Amino acid sequence: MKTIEEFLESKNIRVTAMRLLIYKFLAEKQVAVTLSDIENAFEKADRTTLYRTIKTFEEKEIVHQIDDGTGITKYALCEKGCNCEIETDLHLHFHCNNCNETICLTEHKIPQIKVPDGFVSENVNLVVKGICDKCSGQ
Amino acid sequence: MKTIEEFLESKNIRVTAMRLLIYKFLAEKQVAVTLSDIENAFEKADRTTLYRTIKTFEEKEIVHQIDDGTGITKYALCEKGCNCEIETDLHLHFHCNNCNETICLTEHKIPQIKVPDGFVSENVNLVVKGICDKCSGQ
DNA sequence: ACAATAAATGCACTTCCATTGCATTGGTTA
DNA sequence: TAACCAATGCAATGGAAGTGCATTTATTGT
Repeated sequence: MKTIEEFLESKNIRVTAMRLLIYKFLAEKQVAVTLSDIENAFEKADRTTLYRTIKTFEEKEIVHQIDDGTGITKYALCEKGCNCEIETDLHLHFHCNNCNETICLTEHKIPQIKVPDGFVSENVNLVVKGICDKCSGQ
Repeated sequence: MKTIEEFLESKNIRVTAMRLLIYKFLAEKQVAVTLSDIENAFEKADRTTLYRTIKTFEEKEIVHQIDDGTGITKYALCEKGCNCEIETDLHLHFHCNNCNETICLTEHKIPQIKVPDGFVSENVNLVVKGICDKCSGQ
């Protein structure tokens, strides 16, 4: 079990207080978060720093971006089973129309999609919308 | 073969010069277009009019919205086989990373997606990214 | 045909998110 | 300790989406 510091270093990300905090914040969350979510959680920090931190995490492939159709980009830590680098191996995302949260269904792989002749599929983005387990369980 | 005027009227859309032009523009295009695309095509018209025309078309279900992950909403005419009202019967969209165009693969239905227990799927958005037929055929 | 009414259009403005330039701070290394 | 580079903070910009209101255009009833 690596420490977060060691993990970040192994990904060539310089360890700073801010980055540790943001990483922990993402790790605690079970859902994908927006920049504003992070902003609200760290009111003392500057928007830009949070923005660039997330971008750094994205480049170093420890965070992936999710476009769930709400128009606002969301982010989530890549977890075991999330091979974002391997574009053909993307999992799907679920967006709850009730609580408005978006979660990664890491274990649910996207089925092979057939495209017409001449088309080359490099990457698939699949967002299922509906009611999540918490909201439907009421 | 109905005229466009008759078609619009049958959908309870009042026929105006602007709407006819925009409809024709969409019909000519084989790809999904952004608001800016329309704006560029009709520089004399006001942005708001174009915006609201598209929204009207959307409400009356002759146009559907596509979120292809570029962050910019695109629109396309609903064609034969496009039953946008029936949410479970959505076709998929293909976004070309080369020419940056998004096209509707109307005949390609989205496969049934399994979601975990407790989750209720209401709607599925699937965008495949890659290289389109025109670009790969070089 | 004309007045009354309703819808469509145009203009101005606002909001929200994403992004960038530049100055400053802070940590690393020679 | 000086020099350097990365990280942070501040300010500002840009683009797209959306809204309020005045004006024009079309429709309806008399």
